[in-house]
Amino acid sequence: MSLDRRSGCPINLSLEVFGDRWSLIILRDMIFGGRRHFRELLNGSIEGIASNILADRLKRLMELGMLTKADDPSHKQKAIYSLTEMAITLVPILAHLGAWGRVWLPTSEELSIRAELLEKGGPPMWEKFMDELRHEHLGMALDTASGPSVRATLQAAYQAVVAGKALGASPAA
Amino acid sequence: MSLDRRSGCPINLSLEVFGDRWSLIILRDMIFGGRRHFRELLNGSIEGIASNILADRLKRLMELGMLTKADDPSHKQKAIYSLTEMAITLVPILAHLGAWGRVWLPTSEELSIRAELLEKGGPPMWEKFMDELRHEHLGMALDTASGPSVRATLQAAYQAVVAGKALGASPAA
DNA sequence: GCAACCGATTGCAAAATGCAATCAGATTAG
DNA sequence: CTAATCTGATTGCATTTTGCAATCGGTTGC
Repeated sequence: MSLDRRSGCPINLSLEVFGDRWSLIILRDMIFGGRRHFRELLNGSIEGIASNILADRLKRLMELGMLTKADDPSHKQKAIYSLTEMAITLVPILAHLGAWGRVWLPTSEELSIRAELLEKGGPPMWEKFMDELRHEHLGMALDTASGPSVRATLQAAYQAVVAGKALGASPAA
Repeated sequence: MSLDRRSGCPINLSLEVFGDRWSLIILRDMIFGGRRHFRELLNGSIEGIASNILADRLKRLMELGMLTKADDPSHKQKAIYSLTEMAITLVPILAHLGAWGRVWLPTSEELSIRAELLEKGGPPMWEKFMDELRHEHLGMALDTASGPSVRATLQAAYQAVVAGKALGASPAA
């Protein structure tokens, strides 16, 4: 993945940042999955990224200013990755992307429930989520009234669908 | 570009549709640039796509249901490409993408004025634009009160910036 | 006729990707 | 203390994708 600029068009430049098959997947897992470590990203996501590609993309996203890396205080060789404000502001784009994909593409029910909820929540929910991410990754104070975190809400909905499916699909029990 | 599915996640599936360096650029030029022919897309955009890649992507976008192809009645060997509803509904995503890129990436002023206008216009402007695109590409009747077309508005703003730059940059005239 | 143009296709070198094996250092279990 | 395990990567290699230039057969305007 090169960093050269083909043109100053905003859409083109955005595509040069995450117009590949992995960068946005990594950011998705960090944002919605809460993953912060190399291994979590390597083994955690459904799609199965190769370790060299992951290392390359993490490096690239850091160079682009979307991620920062720090030592994990609890483990000397563990690195912890954090989202920058630049990456956090992708939340509305990811929400739109999920909403579009849910309409037009053959998404699976359990994986699209989160997109559906995020779409229904609209900009207010996105703002709350971004605020939570700023707290989590940038150490900023939370300024919206809390309640359950957006990520927890999305995760609970996902679990509910999975559980429902398991029940419905259980063979004549 | 393969069509295999890594997972049913909406974001992943969306990425598999236009998570490459060219598909969205082509759609951008069709949507905002009004380009309908192979040659227009080949020579028209700033980024300079190779003809084999363009042919491949057009074919792929047709297979995915984002484009249709028809004979141009005026020229027997000319093909005219049309956006489908699936592609037209990308307008909000492109608007968000442009807005994000304008904030975080080194965009050029003349190329980002359109993104700025589209952002300021918000969902109402996007709806009007999508309606115009449906008229243009799907032959549907326009149902919003007209005035100048959104594309014309964006284009005029672009021209104004270019003209302004030419004046400002003219050497001691 | 004939040059210019139409939407592609071909050949080829360079780059990116996927995959498995492996690395050195840090931690943990016995 | 020692061996096994876990950390974030790196290496080598085969496959796929890309970028680039040249070219194709057919169509159009002159």
